[in-house]
Amino acid sequence: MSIREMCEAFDVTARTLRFYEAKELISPIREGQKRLYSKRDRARLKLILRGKRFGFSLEEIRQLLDLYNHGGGQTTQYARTYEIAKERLVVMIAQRDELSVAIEELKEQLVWGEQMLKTAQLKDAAE
Amino acid sequence: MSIREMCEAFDVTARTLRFYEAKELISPIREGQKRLYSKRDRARLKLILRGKRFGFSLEEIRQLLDLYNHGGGQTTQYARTYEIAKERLVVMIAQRDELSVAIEELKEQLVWGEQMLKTAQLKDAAE
DNA sequence: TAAGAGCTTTACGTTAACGTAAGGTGCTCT
DNA sequence: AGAGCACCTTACGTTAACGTAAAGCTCTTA
Repeated sequence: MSIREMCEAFDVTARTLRFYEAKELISPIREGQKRLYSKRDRARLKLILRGKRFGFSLEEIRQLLDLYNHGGGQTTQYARTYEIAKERLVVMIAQRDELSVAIEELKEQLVWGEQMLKTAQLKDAAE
Repeated sequence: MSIREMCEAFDVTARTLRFYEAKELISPIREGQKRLYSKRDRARLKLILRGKRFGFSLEEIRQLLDLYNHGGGQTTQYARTYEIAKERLVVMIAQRDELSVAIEELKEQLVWGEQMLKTAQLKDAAE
C-alpha cells in the first residue's frame, strides 16, 4: 500500500505517517525510495490512532506496541512494559467511569439548557 | 481560600490558577493584591479539571462553563453553545464505547502477556 | 532592621505533534 | 524535451498549556 492509499484509508496526512516512522512506531519497507506499508503497518497504525483517541501520548503508545509485539528484549524489560500496561488499564477504567458520570451530567444540563432556550425565545417574542 | 490552599486542595500549581484566570475561566476576587477564591471558583475549577481529563481543550471548557452559567449573552449565542455541548455529548458517548472496547482488548492482551512472562521465566530458569 | 515567607507581575522557555514551505528525484504522458 | 505528478528529505514554524526565572510588594519573625 502506498502512502497516499494509507492516508485515505486512515484519514491522516503523509506528514503524520512519516512522523510516526521517524518515531519508530511503524516501519514501512522501501521500493526504491518510496514507502510501502504492509498489513502489519496498518494494524499498528490502527492501534496508534485508537491510543491517541484515549489521550495516550505517542511515547506511551510506543511502549504498548512493544507489548503487542512481545518486545525483542529481555524479560525484565518486558515485565516493565507489562506493568505500564496494567497501570494504563486502571487509568482507562477510571476514566470510563468518570466519563459516564460526566455524560449523565451533561445530559441533564442539556435538558435544562433546552428549557432555557424556550423561555428565552418566549421573551424575545414578547419584545 | 488562598491560592496556596487551592493548590493543595486540587493538586495544581499557582501558575495554573493564574493561567486559568488570564483565560477568564475563573475570577477570584482580590484582598489587597492577593487572590481569594470563592465556592463558585472552586466549583468551576472542578469542572475545568474534569473537562481536561476527557481531552477537552481549555477553550472548549470555557464554552461549556458558559452553558453552565446560562451565559449573559444573546439567545443566538446561547443556542450556539448549546449545539456545541450536544456535539460534545455525542463524541463523549462514542469515546466511552470505544474505551470499553479498548479496555477489553487490553485485558485480553494482559492475560496473554502474563502467559508470556511465565514461559520466559521458565526459559530463563532453564539456561 | 534584616531576613524570610508568601504573594504578585512580566516575560521568555518548553514539549508534543504535527503543519508547511523549499528544493530535489523519478516516472509518465504528450 | 518539457510538463506534471507523486513521492522524497530537510528544516523552520505553530499551538496549547503551562514551567521557570527575574524582580518587586507586604507582613512577620528573629
